[in-house]
Amino acid sequence: MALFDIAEVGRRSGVPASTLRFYEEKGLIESIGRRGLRRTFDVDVFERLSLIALGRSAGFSLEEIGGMLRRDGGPEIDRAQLLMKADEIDRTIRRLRALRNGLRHAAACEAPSHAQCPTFRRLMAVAAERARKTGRRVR
Amino acid sequence: MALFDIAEVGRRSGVPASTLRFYEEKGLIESIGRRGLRRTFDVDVFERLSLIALGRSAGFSLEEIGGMLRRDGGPEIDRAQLLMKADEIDRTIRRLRALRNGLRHAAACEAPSHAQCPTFRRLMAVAAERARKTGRRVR
DNA sequence: CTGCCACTTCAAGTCAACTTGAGGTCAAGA
DNA sequence: TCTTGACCTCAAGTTGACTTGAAGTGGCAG
Repeated sequence: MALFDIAEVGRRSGVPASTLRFYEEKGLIESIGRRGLRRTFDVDVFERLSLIALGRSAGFSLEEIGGMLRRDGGPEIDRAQLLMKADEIDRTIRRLRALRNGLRHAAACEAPSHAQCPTFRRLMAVAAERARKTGRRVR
Repeated sequence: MALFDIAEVGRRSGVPASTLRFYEEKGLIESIGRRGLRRTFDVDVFERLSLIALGRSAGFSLEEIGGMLRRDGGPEIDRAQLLMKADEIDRTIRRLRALRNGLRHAAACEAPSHAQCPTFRRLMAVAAERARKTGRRVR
């Protein structure tokens, strides 16, 4: 008995049924058949869902994830793409560190205005630079 | 000439006028006055925009950024909030670091399929776990 | 003084990733 | 057999962060 209905998949994976239907519609997962009207899923779906969760948490869009998954059944993901994503995360981490330092500094700083504080100003300058160059778009 | 109209702010900051109006509506920035109908901004706005850019690039929502920026209420509460935010960022950084390491590993891993690689599997499991517990949300 | 057009407002549109709701079907337990 | 209610479909709604468009206004070059 390696068949699961949508509620069971939801229960085990934590992914709501509505989302599972949505993912199926998008081609990210598939049900292996129907029992009556009801979808029937194979155990495979759980790995698939884990992969999707991983991709999402790494900042990939569903479309990107779909591209990786559909390439050939198994998760034979493009290594270059992984490295690009890793670099992107590195940059995010650097920005987060700057932001965290800025917040800690702001909380501790005695200066009458943050505008007067050199640490804060440097932080600001870096962020402004990046914003001007890259325009919008995060994640 | 320490006053800028919206187009000038846009030109210098790289932020579209529509976005500036939107930010003002949200209370993230403010114009110092009007010249006729037209908004007039102070130099301060650039620092403000830099902060917003920094926050956005670090993955914060406009609402969260608003919370950090607006020092409404007592200054002590404000500091505590900033520190909490900083701690939160620390946790995010740790998670991202693990993720990045995992991605790099997956890219380098010799296993025939990522599904076979234990490191990758662990990553997937963690992501799935997190998804199950927290429901939605990326970052 | 006039006219242009950059600016204004306000409503609506967009995109991703889902969720919700209305109305319908059917497997299974009483 | 009948009832229940979990599942189905399809359309529309939601949220965040903006963008776009229509219609109006007024600063300023000529």
